[in-house]
Amino acid sequence: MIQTKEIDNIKQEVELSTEEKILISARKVFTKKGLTGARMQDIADEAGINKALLHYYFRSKEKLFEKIFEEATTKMFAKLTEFIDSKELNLFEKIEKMIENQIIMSMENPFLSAFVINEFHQNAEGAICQTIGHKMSISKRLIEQIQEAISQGIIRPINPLQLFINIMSLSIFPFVAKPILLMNMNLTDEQFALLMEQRKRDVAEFVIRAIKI
Amino acid sequence: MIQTKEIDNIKQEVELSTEEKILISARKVFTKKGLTGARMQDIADEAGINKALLHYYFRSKEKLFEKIFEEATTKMFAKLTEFIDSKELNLFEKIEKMIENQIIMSMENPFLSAFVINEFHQNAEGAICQTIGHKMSISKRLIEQIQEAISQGIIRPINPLQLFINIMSLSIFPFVAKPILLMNMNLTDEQFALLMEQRKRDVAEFVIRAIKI
DNA sequence: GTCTATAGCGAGATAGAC
DNA sequence: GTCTATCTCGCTATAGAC
Repeated sequence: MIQTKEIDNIKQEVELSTEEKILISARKVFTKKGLTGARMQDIADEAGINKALLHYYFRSKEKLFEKIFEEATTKMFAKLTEFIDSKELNLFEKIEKMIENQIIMSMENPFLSAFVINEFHQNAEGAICQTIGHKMSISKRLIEQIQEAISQGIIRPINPLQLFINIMSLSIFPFVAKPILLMNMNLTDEQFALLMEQRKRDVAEFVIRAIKI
Repeated sequence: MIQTKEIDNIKQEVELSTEEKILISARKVFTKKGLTGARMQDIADEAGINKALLHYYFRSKEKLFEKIFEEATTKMFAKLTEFIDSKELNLFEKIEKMIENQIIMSMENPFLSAFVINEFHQNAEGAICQTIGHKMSISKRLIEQIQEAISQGIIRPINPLQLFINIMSLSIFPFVAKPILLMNMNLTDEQFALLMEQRKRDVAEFVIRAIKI
């Protein structure tokens, strides 16, 4: 629709197209403040451009939000789904990869999980969540793999759904609840980062100890 | 300031004072939609009264929100803090109680955790969060208890903060991410409730297996 | 205390010059 | 494509009758 790619390639790499600048700013503002909390003015200021340009490129706040939200859900679950569906990894390897990947993703995108979870929470029946929700679903493959491991006596009996929920909880929650945890434990941002670094290894071990026979 | 208590006591118990009706409605609307998403009109409609009355009783949206938010954080952590600080419970009992209590609390107040977490997330530096944040903090008592258990060889070495985060994650996250989990696993509300019922027992066992020597 | 009517302002969206 | 100026509407908040 708007072809700025060609022009940009001629310019210096540091020069971003206006559309890119808007998307970057919108990502920042929407993930931090949510749909209802964000102002178009905030996004324009952040991008160093005028409010009217936002409408020129994306018609409405809703449309811009949809774009950012879809992007966010995709980013949140893309790699995870890969690992969940993998046919090469055994159960323990898969658990390790899921946890490690999810924690790394959250460290790189600190507000992403909280943003997605909150928008789903406030708008679960809304059209946006409905369409996006169908893009992801826990694979039968993982469930079967857990059931196999149980019947083979590799892990103790456990409801596969519970195990899945546990893995997700341990990986994602600390980032979602970060502001409360920081206050609660009286930590600095740096100390928190170190804790999360440690979790990449510790959580997998924790889970595997809990289920291994 | 406004003395309606006396009048209410004379009326039938089913008759609520206007102030109570407002608080009940405000709780429902704010916890579902958040500060920025909620409208005073929504709250008035929910209470079956006029918008102007909200301002008569609580001056402003901010003031009403503060009241609801403070209430919410208190409710979320009140009992938990009791258990954490308890001197009668041994470590395993304490873990069981913390998890069970937190899950029961979330089942009774499905939107509470997500609400509190989200408002902290969007307004962590704000005045409201600052003042409320200081009301709760992880007790040294629990940390020491974990360290003792480690040096006594009752549980394997683990960073006490990580263990605390794990307990909170496993108890709270499922409710915060409920809309996504429902969609992801294709569950009904009833099936979800059963899963959470099961978690009251399973999660404590999961944690204890992970740390017990 | 409770209502109706309305002031006042902020935010999304558009018109039109350049 | 980008800007300034402006329209329009919805929401918080208040004034004032009852």
